[in-house]
Amino acid sequence: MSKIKKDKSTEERILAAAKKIFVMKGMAGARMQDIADEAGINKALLHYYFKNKEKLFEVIFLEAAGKLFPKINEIFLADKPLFEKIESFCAEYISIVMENPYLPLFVLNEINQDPEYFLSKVWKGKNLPMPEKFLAQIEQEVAKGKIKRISPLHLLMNLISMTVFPFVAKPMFQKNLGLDELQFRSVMEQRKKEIPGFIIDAIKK
Amino acid sequence: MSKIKKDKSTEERILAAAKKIFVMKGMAGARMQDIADEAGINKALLHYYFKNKEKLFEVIFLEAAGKLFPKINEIFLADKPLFEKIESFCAEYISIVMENPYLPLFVLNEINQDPEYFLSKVWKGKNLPMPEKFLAQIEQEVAKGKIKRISPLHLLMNLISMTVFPFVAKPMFQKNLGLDELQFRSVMEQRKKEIPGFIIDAIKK
DNA sequence: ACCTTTGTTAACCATTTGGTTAAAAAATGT
DNA sequence: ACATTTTTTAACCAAATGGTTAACAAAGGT
Repeated sequence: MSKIKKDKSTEERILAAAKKIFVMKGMAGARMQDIADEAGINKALLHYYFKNKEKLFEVIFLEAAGKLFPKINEIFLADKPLFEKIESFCAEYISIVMENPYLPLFVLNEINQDPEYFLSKVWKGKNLPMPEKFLAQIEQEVAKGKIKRISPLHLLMNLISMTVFPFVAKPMFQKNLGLDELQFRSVMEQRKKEIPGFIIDAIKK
Repeated sequence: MSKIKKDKSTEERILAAAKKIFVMKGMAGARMQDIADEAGINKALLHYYFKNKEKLFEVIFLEAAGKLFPKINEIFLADKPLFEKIESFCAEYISIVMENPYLPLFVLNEINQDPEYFLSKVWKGKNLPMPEKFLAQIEQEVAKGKIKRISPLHLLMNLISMTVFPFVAKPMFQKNLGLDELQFRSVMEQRKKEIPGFIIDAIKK
């Protein structure tokens, strides 16, 4: 009755190892040998599966970016009331990132170190964010007198900042505020409600 | 009547070059040769002034951290009304960072890659942040009924997130929202007022 | 059984990179 | 002017690192 536990394939092990090492040390700091060791294989085998470091990095980076950006795009395109959008964005985004708390800093840092690479590889024809609709929606709510006169751009920045930044600054916040792993998770869990509540209090009339 | 323009000393040129390269590429990605080239000197001279890469990095990192953390600590210790504190923090912090927009991501990333180093080098007996007073102040305002019942911890996180994150995600926001350098500066200038206004709207009764 | 393809390894290679050496300039003191 | 100290350089070195080679083992097909 126990399921047959198929060993992770070599490729899967490589990808898991590469993700761990790249996210921990960044593209520049990661060593192919470390990745091979982490995967429990020979370095040559690494190159057998992935031509070179760049190619392997690309796979990892694209997968990471693919976890972070679609959700943001969703909030831009969805057809829901503003408050609902804000609530579901916070909850879903925090849930996703909580499983990989170091992804945002990894991705933002690599974007920063080579914005052109990012632009060409991640947004090559694909779903590049279209914030216009979301911004327009906010403006409409303002026009209808449903919420305070607020700049859509700043509201958007506030929302994303409050949701993502605690992960980016995780080690700092933890040291600074004396939170262990469990407490940090708990705080981020609270934020799923806290952030929407905060925003709504700030913009409702 | 024109002031004598003393050439920057070699050491100053090295520090400026090292800052540029380290902030751009990170500790792991920075090359000593690049720093030497940027400073217009020989690589051996670099080692003449700074024993090794680690030591040079330490100087740059500590200077960068020294620009970012004291201001945060100030808000924790200052003896001012809550709303005033929030306003002055946003304005002053944004002013400081606007001159070095890439410092926060640089520092956060290096902290992330070696939290122990950070702890030992930056907060070795020095002014490590003491958020307790600030958190207590918020609680008092709540108790006095001056502001809404809000979690001090989350308020603090919100404040710092909204202030710092736009710099951390600068390239992303710029691409995403189509902001050139000037527009970005202008938006951040607005945020000096926008963030305090947003927070106050959110917590005032 | 035998051949072909796929997976895996140890040893090796070329380049990059942080760091050193020894000697030449430049500055400083007397 | 001369000796001493400080600054700067070209050449060099050893270790690290990404990547390759060639041979070996395993799997799959016939």
